[in-house]
Amino acid sequence: MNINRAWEILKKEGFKKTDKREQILDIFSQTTKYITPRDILDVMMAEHPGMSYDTIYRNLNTFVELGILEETELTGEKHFRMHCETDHHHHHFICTSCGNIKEINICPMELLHNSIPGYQIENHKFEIYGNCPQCH
Amino acid sequence: MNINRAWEILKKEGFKKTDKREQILDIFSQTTKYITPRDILDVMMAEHPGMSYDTIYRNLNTFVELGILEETELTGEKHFRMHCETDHHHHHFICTSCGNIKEINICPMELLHNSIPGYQIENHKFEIYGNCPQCH
DNA sequence: TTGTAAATCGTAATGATTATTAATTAGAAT
DNA sequence: ATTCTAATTAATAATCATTACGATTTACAA
Repeated sequence: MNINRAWEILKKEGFKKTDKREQILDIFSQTTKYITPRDILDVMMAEHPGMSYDTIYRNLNTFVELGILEETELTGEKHFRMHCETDHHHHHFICTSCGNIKEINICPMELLHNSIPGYQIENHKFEIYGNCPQCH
Repeated sequence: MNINRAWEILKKEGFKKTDKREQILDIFSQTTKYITPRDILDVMMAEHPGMSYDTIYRNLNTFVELGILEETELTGEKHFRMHCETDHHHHHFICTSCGNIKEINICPMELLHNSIPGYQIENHKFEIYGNCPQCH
């Protein structure tokens, strides 16, 4: 997902173009890592000392709802990253050292679907953690 | 995991037998669901009105470290259940209505191991959410 | 340019979890 | 059985992430 696409979505849904949103999207466009609301606050505080947590959380939640960002929980904290542009379903390897992710194009659900009849599957989580080639 | 086995482990590791631990283990032995620290507090408050949150969290963490309980994060909250007795590696279907779990004996990691060379896999999470046959 | 709903700020509230200290208790030693 | 000691607990309070709120500001459409 690039910034232009994100603004297309926001505009279509009637959200306004604010400098805070611009900066948040800018931060996400410059990294492939999962980052925390606090990470974002730290960066934004440099330019806007009176930055509010509320603004960050509110926008992150909006972005997730609109499919602009992806969200996951790592060690009890919310982490966010740009939603992958690839349209095919996939999962992530997440490096616990540097936070970088790698797409995994294997989804175990295909195997699974027929093995638990009577169970209504709504969603699933498949994440692999460890160290990427750069981190060991 | 049954209560006797849990006490074996606790004794072996030098932990004392207290009525609070007994009651916590008792609660877990009576359900197959993932439950929260608050769930436990509510039950225990009935018998011990001066029950402390600290006692629950401390013991839950101890139990997880000793392999007596399993832990997962559901919607931003910690949930616990008895550690499965089956010695083979497996995953869980978790019913988002009643909290019951079903063991899934398919692990996608076998497929995956060779597909991301250079990546050092430390652990993984594979959970399926939805409604069990009783809940739809 | 103006009106208005949306967005933000500043701060406070909430909720989950962890920490602290004094009092209590389990289990070993006497 | 009694005493001793370290483990455990109770009763807070502190911390951390997240959400909520009222007042002010701002984007943008008319």
